[in-house]
Amino acid sequence: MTIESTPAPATIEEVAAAAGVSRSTVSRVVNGSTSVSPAALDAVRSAIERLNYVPNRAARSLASRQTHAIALVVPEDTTRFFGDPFFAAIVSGINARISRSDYVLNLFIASDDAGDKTTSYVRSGAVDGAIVVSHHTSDTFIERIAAAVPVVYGGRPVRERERDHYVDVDNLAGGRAATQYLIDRGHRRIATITGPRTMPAGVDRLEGYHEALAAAGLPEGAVEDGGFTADGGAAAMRRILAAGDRPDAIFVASDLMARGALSVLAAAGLRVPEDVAIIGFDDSPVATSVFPSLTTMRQPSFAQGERMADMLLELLAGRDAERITILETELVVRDSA
Amino acid sequence: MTIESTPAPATIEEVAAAAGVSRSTVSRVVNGSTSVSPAALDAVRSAIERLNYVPNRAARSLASRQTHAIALVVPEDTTRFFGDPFFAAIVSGINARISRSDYVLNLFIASDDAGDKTTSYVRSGAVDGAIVVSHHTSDTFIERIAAAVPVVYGGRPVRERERDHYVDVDNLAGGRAATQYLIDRGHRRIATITGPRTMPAGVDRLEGYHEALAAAGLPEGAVEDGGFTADGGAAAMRRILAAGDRPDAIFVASDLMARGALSVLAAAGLRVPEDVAIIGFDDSPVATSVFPSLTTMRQPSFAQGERMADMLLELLAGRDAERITILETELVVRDSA
DNA sequence: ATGAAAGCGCTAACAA
DNA sequence: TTGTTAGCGCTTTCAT
Repeated sequence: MTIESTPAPATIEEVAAAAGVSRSTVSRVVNGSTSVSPAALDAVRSAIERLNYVPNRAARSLASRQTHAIALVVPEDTTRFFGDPFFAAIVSGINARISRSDYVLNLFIASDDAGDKTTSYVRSGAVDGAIVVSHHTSDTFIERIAAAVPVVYGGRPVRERERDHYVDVDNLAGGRAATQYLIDRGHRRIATITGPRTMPAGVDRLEGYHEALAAAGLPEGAVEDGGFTADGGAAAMRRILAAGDRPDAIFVASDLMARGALSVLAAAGLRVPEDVAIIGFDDSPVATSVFPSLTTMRQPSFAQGERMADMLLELLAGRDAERITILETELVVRDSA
Repeated sequence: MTIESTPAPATIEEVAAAAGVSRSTVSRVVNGSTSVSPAALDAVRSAIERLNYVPNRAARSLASRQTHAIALVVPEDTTRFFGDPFFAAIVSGINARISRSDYVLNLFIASDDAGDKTTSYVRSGAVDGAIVVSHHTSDTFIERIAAAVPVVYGGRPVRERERDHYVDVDNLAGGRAATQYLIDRGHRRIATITGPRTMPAGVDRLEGYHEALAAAGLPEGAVEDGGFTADGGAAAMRRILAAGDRPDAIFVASDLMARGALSVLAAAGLRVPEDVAIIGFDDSPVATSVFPSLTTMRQPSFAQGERMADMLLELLAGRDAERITILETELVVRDSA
C-alpha cells in the first residue's frame, strides 16, 4: 500500500465559520490574546474542539517569523553521542527545561553529515535558536549557524567572541583540584590522560593539571590524549606504561577514559590505588560501575543542560540573558585514589 | 544583550531579480526541474551562490504541503533512552539512512510530556511521517499520530492493524532458541526474566520461552518482569532467589537486565554458569563488558533502524512498501551459559 | 523553456 | 472587542 489518505485537517477558516467569528478572533484565542469576549472565546473553543483543530505550523511560522523550535546540535558521531553518559545528562537537562516551554527540540547529531544539512536547516529559518553541545576546533559550520540564529554553547566556545553565550563547568579549577588531591595524598609522579586538545574542556582540565603541579613545585608527568573515549583512555594508558617510569597517580580527564585506563592497569597486574592512583572527571554512572569505584570530580551536567536551555529561552524571549554561567565542580572520593 | 540582528536572508524574489528570471525559474532550479535552459540555470546558480540563498522552509512547506522532516518518536524517558544500548543502535541505523536522504529527523523523547506536545506537533503538519521506536500498551497517543501521517513501527505494534507498517525482530523464535540452548546444555529448572508485558517484545520472547519448554516437556520455571532495565533485572533476580527452589538456568530477555541479574548472583556468591547459567538477548556492548561475558541472542538493531527508515522513505515517495519486515536473531555463545 | 497569477494557512497592523 | 486587509516566501497550474 501507499500513503493512507486522512481527511484534510481543519483550517482556521473553518473554525472561524463554525464559531461564527472571523479568522482574527480564532487566531487571538489560539494565541491567548486577552481581548476576546467570553462568548466568542467559548464559541471558538468549542469549534476547535469539535473540528479537532491544530494550527498549521508552516503557515504560522511563515506569518509570524517564529518557529518555536530549537536545534540541538551535537558535532559528534552517534557512537560517541550514545556512548558517553555526559551527553545523556546534558541532553536530559536541556530536554527537561524545553519540555516545560512551548518549544520543541530538533536534534542534530551532526558529524555524520559534515554539518551541511544541519547548517542549511538552521539557515532556512526552521528554528529560532540553537544549542551547541560539544564542539571542536574543526567544527567551522557552527559559525554559520551562529550567524543565522542565537546560539548557546555548552562549554567555552572554541573561538570565543564578545557576544557568545555559554554555560561551562570550571574545568580549570576542576583539573587543579583533582591534581591537588593526588598531590595531597602524597603522590609525586603524576601523569594525566587528557581530552582532545581541540576541545576547550580538554585544554582547560590539562591547564589545571599544569597549574597544580607548578604550584607544588612538582615536575610534569606523562601527558597522553585519550580523546574522551574509553578506548582512547585505554590506549593512552598503554602508551604511558610502555614509556616506562611508571607514574604513581594519574589524573584522567573523564570517567569514560578512566574506565579504559583501569582495564589496562588490571590487565598489567597493577593495583589501583596501591600501585597507581586514579582520579576521574564527570562522576557519571560509570564512576560507580567500575572496579575500584572512581574517585572523581563531579560536574553538574544535567544542571548545565537546564541552564543552557534557560539562557536560550531568555534570549528568544528578547530578554537580557546572563552571557556566561560557570558551574562549579566538586571532589567525590571513592576507592581509586 | 538580546537577540543579535542578522541581515534578513535572501528571498527567492531577490534571487530571481539578480538572475534576471522569474520566481518560477528559480524555483525550478532549486527543485531540480529539467526544463530549464543552461543559460538560466547558470544565472540562477550563481545568483544563489552570490546571495547565499537558502529557501525558507516554512514557505516551501506551506506551498508544497511537504516538510521533508520525519519524527522519531521514543515513548520512553531520557534515562531509558540513553541507558539502553538498544536505542543507540536502532537510532544510529535510522539516522544513517535518513542522513543519506534529504529528510531531517526530529527526535521526540516523548514520555516526558505524556505525548501531547508530540502529537500536536505531528498533527500540525510539521513532519511528513513518523518512526515509532518502542511503544507500550499505554501509549495511546501513537494512534492519533498514525491517523495524521504514515508511521513505521519498530517492533510489532501493540494493537496491530491491517495497514500497519513495521520492522520487527523474530522475538518468538529468539526466545525459543535461547531457551532451547539452555535445555540442550542439560538444564531442567529454567526461569526467565521478562520485559514488560505491555510491550510486544516482552510478550513474544516470553512466548518463545513457553514454547521451548512445552516442546521439551519441561515445567515452567519462575517468571519475573525486569522491565528491560538493569535495576529491574536485579530486582527480578532477587525475587527469584528469595522464592527458593533455585533455577539452574535463566533466560533473561535483555542484556541490560542480565547485567543486573549477574550482579545479584555475584553478591549471593553464586557462580555463573556453574551454579546458574544465564543467557541474554540483544548482543549489545554490555554483553562483553560484564563478567562473565554473556551468551546471548544477537538482534540486528542497527539494520532494523535502517530498514525502518527505508520503509518510511518508500511510503513517503508514494511507492509501495513491504508492509512487514522480520529480522532474524542469532545465538552468540560466550561464557555465561 | 518561461512567466503570470493564484494560492498554501496563518499573523498582524489597522480600522471600526 | 472585532473584522478587514495585507502579506509571510514559496510552489504550482496554466498560458505562452
